[in-house]
Amino acid sequence: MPSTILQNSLEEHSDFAAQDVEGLKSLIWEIRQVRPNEEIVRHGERPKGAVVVIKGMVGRYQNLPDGRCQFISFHMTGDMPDAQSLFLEEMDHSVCAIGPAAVAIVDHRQLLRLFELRPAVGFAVWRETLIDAAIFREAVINNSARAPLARMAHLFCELHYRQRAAKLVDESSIYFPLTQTQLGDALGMSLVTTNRTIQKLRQLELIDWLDSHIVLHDWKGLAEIGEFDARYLHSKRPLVFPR
Amino acid sequence: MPSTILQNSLEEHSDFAAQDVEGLKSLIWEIRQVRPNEEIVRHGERPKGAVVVIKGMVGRYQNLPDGRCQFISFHMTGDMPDAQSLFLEEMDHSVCAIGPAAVAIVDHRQLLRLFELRPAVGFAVWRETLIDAAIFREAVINNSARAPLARMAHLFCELHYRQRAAKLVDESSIYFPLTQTQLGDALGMSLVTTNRTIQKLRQLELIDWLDSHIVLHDWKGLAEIGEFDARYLHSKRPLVFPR
DNA sequence: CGCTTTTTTGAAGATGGTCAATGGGTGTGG
DNA sequence: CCACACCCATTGACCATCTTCAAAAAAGCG
Repeated sequence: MPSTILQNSLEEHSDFAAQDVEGLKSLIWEIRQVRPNEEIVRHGERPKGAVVVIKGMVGRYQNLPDGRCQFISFHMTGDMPDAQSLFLEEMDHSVCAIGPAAVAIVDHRQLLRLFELRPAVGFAVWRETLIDAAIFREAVINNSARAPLARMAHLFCELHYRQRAAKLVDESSIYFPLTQTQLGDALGMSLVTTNRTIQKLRQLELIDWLDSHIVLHDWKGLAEIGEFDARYLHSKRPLVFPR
Repeated sequence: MPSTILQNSLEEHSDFAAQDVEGLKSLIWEIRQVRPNEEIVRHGERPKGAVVVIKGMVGRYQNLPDGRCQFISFHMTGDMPDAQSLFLEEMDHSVCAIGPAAVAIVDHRQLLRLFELRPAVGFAVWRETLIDAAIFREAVINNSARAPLARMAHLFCELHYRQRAAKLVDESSIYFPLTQTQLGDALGMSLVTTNRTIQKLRQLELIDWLDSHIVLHDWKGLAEIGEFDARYLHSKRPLVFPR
């Protein structure tokens, strides 16, 4: 099951030969259920395996000296949130579950052996880590150069796009189990500003937020406000948004 | 010469067999001199080759809809600022020279063939792109969660550390050919704030800035203000800073 | 039902952005 | 060689925005 999830996710961007798929299927996984807020990998650790998200959402973050927390990215079914640990020994951030989640862990050596045997699999995972980096670049831009409203709109657009591409949600919603505090910690803004920005998006009838789900009433409007241009996500088959 | 520069840079983090080095030496490069501000790769382009910085500094950035510009990262001798283009066809940002610079360009197919032949070379470049991503993560944190003074101090520490690790500068300086406007565009702050923040760092006798060089008077003080912890750069042999 | 967590609101204060003007330095052309 | 133009750095002042502090309301949970 974890292999299939990883395969589907990688095939979103890469093409495999039959033997590549076989190699993936031969991987041995350990499944782990995690509760909201539970740490999956800790800053400073040297993991021996790599994580694939099976269910739910996980976040990467760093604790700051003054007790605050900065979220760096969010990950959903099929993502490998700590793929970099394959080549960078020590974690430079932590990974935790946002809502309740399930992850699968595969031993690094097993994966590396597969990469040598089937370079295409390595290239696919590499590609995945490069898209990861593209998402970070966009986060730098988003959090450095956009005002709160645009910043939040952009994040919602990104998560929706990625979840839709992964076939996890319908055309008008995001699975979003964060608290407002966590959302603020991702966007680099205070809880109060976060709350008021959400209200503004609601007043503009762009979104609703209930029950760990954000409902998008007006994708196009949201994308415009957030200056969202999906090309940085490097989809092989870009999603189209009618209306 | 470009191959040697790339090799030295990669060997900072990875170990090669003799044949790996031979493979690197066999690469054919095209050299290009660039003036300050000259674009090297353009957002939206589909480069057929990858860039290695030979001399000087280059920056990655994106132009924003309102005419501003957000710098994402800076790169020095030995860096591959657009390695992601090996697997992500379309550029999601631009690359330009900061001061006068020289770059070498190597055809993608040539490199990919080498990766299949000598996986260790591919892994080394992969590792390089992962450190790149780690730098982006830190930039997200820096620009989202730190106040101007800390933010600027952190950037200076990072650049100094990387330049020292690459043996490009002495123990107390940074090659820094940016204008204040560009520095502000990197840190997500206005020109005025940028200028006043520099002055504060000067008043605190932490730095001087003249002639495209920043002089560090007090590395430890700067690192403390910037909350700089070099571990995210994943050096194989961490630099030590006396005093 | 009581306790905790999360969301919401109000108000005051700090900080950074914008606007506008000045000065220094460099390069060019007359 | 000087005048002019341009770019970059610097300064002052005002204003908008965001943060902080504080508290209340609402929601979730055992």
